[in-house]
Amino acid sequence: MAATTHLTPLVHPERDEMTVEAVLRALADPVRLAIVRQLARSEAEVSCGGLEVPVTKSTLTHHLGILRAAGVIAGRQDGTTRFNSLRRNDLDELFPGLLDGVLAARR
Amino acid sequence: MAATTHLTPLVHPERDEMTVEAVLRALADPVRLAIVRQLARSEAEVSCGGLEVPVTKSTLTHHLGILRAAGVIAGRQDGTTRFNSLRRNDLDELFPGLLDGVLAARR
DNA sequence: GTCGTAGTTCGATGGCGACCGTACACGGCG
DNA sequence: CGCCGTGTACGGTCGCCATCGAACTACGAC
Repeated sequence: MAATTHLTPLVHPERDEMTVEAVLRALADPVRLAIVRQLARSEAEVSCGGLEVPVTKSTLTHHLGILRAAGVIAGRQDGTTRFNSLRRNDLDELFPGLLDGVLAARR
Repeated sequence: MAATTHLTPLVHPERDEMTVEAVLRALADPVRLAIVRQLARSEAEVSCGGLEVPVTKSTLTHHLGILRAAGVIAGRQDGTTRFNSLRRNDLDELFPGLLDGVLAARR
């Protein structure tokens, strides 16, 4: 009983639960910004291992959690791999131009 | 000689010295976000004392310094009062849509 | 000159968050 | 079954930053 899978149920905020503050705080870190840029570049989903970041796996998990909690990315579980994607639609709806402005920045 | 005025010469970054990271970090604080919103609302310049923020003067100085160093605001000295304004043009040029997206957020 | 007002600078403190290593839970494959 | 490979959870450390109070400078008015 209780299907012992205590893998976090992977909860994401609804649109109206997202705040610009949380999004800005999520984007205001070089590692997380790199993650967002990679997700934006490759239009498809990217597994955690497919992300190139200069931190260990546990730290990566930490960053992905923050991005997910802010509503910046969505995660989908498939077997043992977790696929991540940008929540472009929701971000553009709530904060039109914000994501594009960030991505437009020269590296 | 040396015109003893050691009031900080109020240096601002040029456009090509501004980074999206610094801007995001500057915006990712509730107090600073409130400052930016107030500057955006009142199209004119606002003195430090005219800003409504829930912190002491010294902390306000600290926040204005960060916003200025990131290139988000400009400061102009006039007597003992310091007038602040949003660098809309520069921000829109470098990160088109970013500022508008932030300001579009529901409070 | 003497206030009062506007804002900065300095030093100290407290809390949050980025980071790591280790241990653990799953799922797939032999 | 045992073993990898993927990723999470936990505990701990360390550094940065938001915050404050107090002392200070600068300007204007009286």
